[in-house]
Amino acid sequence: MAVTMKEIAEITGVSKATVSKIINGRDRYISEETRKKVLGCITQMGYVPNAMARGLKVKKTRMIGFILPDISNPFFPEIAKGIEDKAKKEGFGVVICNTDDRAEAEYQSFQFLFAQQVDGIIFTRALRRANMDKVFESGIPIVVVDREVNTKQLGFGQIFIDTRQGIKESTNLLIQAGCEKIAYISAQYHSEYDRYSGYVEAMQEAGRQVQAELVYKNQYNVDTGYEGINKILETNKVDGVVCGNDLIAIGVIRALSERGIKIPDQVKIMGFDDMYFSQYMVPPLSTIKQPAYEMGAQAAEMLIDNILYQKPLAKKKLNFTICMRGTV
Amino acid sequence: MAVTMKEIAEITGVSKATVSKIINGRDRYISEETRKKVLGCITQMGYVPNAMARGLKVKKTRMIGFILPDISNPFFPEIAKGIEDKAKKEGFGVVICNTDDRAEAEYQSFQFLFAQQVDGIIFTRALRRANMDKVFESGIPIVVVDREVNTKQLGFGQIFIDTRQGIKESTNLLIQAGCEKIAYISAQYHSEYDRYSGYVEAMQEAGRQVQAELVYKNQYNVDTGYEGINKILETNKVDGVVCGNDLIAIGVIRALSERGIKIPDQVKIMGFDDMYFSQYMVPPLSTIKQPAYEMGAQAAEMLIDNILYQKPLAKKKLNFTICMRGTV
DNA sequence: TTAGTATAGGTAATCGATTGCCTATAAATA
DNA sequence: TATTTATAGGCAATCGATTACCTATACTAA
Repeated sequence: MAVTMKEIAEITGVSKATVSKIINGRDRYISEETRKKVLGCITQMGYVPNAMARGLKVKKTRMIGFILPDISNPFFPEIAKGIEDKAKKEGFGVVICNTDDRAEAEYQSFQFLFAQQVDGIIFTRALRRANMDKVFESGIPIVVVDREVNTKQLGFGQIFIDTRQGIKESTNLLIQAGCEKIAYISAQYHSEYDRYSGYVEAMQEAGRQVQAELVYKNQYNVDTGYEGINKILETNKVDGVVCGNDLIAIGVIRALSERGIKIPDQVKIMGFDDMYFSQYMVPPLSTIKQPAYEMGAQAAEMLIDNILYQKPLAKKKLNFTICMRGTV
Repeated sequence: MAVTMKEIAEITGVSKATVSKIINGRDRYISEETRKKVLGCITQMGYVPNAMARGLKVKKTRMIGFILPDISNPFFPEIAKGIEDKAKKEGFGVVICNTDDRAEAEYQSFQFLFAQQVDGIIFTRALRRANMDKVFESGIPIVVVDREVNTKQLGFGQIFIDTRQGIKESTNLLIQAGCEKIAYISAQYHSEYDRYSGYVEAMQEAGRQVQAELVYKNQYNVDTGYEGINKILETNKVDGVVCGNDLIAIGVIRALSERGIKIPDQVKIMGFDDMYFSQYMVPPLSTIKQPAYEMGAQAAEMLIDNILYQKPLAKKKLNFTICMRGTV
């Protein structure tokens, strides 16, 4: 169906080799005349080289994969944008795989990306250690974004922020603001561990006790915030809420406003991530900003530098920022 | 680097053909013994068939492309999710290309997807007619999502809602709610035309005049809403705002709340799209809901049915829903 | 006994682009 | 004039999987 290199060669009366050389800029020994003729034919026929055939031969596809847990959580598209922008600049395409936070889908995504022979993979939210080792053995460069992975396994890169410290400061901010009963609402994934320990540490260092009934964990979405705070308020009073991400905070704000509870006067709220419209919430959300776009961009840069120039993959820590706005 | 079919064949002492047949289920004339042996070797070696080699030979890649204008607008990830879910069910992968609403990037995305030999493409936000024709000539099945494309060109599918009617009803709702001075804030893309005419029609049918100084168009994002309403309020008073999408509405709400203007008492606001957390805004946003997930799912279904069973691509109109919440 | 057929699996061409190596001419140098 | 060398471009193997077609054996039916 599509035009092939062979056809271009036949029409212009040269060999496939010549066409290939022209396309790939190995045209040192190609006359200007043939070059023009071939290039003209290519645009005229709308010829686009078959990336599969090329990939098969040169074993480089100029594609990188990005595995994310939930594309409807705006934090991840922001990372994706960072990745895409960087990738596009280097002539790489990005294949995005959504896993819905299911380990099985994560595994399938890897299989799929391997099959597609992507040159590298960026992924967020780690599998359990066991599965990860298997994946890292594949030899394909991998950069993990969004959390520190504790594994001896080397040979993969990391872009992360200290989420434990982030949540710790978030909690401290609430403590300093005078909150007495501070709830914690978040998700329950593997990646949650760091966050929760930040909360626990902050509480303990302030001499507070962590009360199980003030903790609710489900998923990183709005519903969790909404359900969580309602559940907690059934049996408890709170005057501060540490949220595992901004979506949860939105749910909390919604539930509180339905109950006529004033924010931040009666209850103070800290989010996490800083989705780009969190600042536009009413009241604007106080949160810990993860530099999502930057994380994506740096991950892509590290990965592509490794693919193209064998620069080693590294561990790179980016800083979070505290954004105090209207909810604390 | 990666294990190949040839290696599997050598290890198990059969031919490549046999391995291939087993993988693809053409194992009618394969003994249970060999089948087990080969399958065992495959899992043990972690063999994943090279999708490029297969794609090159069978001219089917089981990949579809999705071109979207702005991945950080939550409306599109929602569509993407609908596409992905459907696609995954049928064993298709999805390549997402973000264009930042730049026509050039849109064109490049098509080129890229052609090169990748995707089996079909779903895209939102149309190029100008001229460029589209070129693309449709490629022979690859295409489904356009999100707006009606007026072109004689056949052979591509459409999933759309009547955005003109949607905005018209949105405007009428404001008129019925007693608004006298109704502003319109939206984007200025090609795809905007329908929306704006909905506003104009509603105004005219109600005997109102469209005042240019109450109209602001820039982009479908929060900033546009924020800037737009502030600009308008410099010289005018308004008591109703029709927004081109929910992000714009969020920006408007923010700006108004900064000015201490009460919503909906002093100004009423209608959004458009219904992003999944719009209902959680404070006050919850009244909006016209586009069934984003459903649009994605149906687009993918139509496309895959065409790819797999040559079912013709059709024009399909989905219905919007009016969601009256707290801003009108 | 022999032709026919079901079973099991192998051979080799093919998909489209790349690339090391070869040929042929022209120009430069000895 | 003879020999390099630069220029221009072609040949054919190759990447990994698929598949039409072929071979060989075992079993059936006539």
